Amino acid sequence: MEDITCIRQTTDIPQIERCRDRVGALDGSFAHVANGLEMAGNPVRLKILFLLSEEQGLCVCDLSDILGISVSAVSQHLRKMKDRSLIRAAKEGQTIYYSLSPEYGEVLRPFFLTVTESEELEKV
Amino acid sequence: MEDITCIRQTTDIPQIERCRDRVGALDGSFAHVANGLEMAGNPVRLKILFLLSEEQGLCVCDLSDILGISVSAVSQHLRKMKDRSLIRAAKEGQTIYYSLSPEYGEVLRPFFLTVTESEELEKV
DNA sequence: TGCCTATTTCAGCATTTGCTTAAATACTGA
DNA sequence: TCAGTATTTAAGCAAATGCTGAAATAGGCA
Repeated sequence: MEDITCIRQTTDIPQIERCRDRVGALDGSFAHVANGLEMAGNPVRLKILFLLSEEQGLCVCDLSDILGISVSAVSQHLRKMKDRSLIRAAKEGQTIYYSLSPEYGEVLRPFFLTVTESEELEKV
Repeated sequence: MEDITCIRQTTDIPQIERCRDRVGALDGSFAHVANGLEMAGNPVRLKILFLLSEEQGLCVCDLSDILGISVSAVSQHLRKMKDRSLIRAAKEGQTIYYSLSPEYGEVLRPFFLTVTESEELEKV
């Protein structure tokens, strides 16, 4: 147990210790959730996730054309998201089609709604 | 309008152009939402947001003690989140207490639930 | 006034990120 | 088999991130 350096008179020591224990116990869980959120926290990846939620049958090459960045860059983003199981790959002939994994689709829906809401606002 | 480099026979050109227009029109909105998600995508900041959602009356110094990083590091995280209005500051005497802004509290609730769910799992 | 205390800002750093180009894989179909 | 296509991986680089320790700022209180 480390020292408490916060020495103001009103410091609530039990509160600090309680919080420290609680956050410490959930440490792995925070890392896991943050890891997922980090993926959606990049504008390019957020666009990819959004596109996969709206369209079927998009491959690396399509996404590269849509987003205006290299195929390689898209592939690297897709790999990260696949590793963290935000998306899935399905091979069909030579091309690999990506799709949003259902659980993340559910979690991300409110954020996609926020994005599209601005469509209305921008019309004004 | 840039060229389409995806030249496989089955490429759905109208789909690509439609997506490009759609994503292009919402570009600023994606940037904004990603900007917020990026904040919660860092484990230290996610912990701070979680703590602010569960506890009242936490200052920089408390958070530093709880998380085991320097006051300076916490302050820099808080500033980022305040700039993006995820959190609010309220001065009381000499100390500044931080709190989660209500709208983000709402948005983040499901993620906090995911974090605390692991408490149950780890008991097994 | 002047000393504390709480907090922020600055400077510097090691690490990570995201991109590009080029090379490597993997697979298809003539 | 082999040329062509789709995709991934590797190497390298500029920029961003997150931390530390020190200095600066701001305000409270004797």
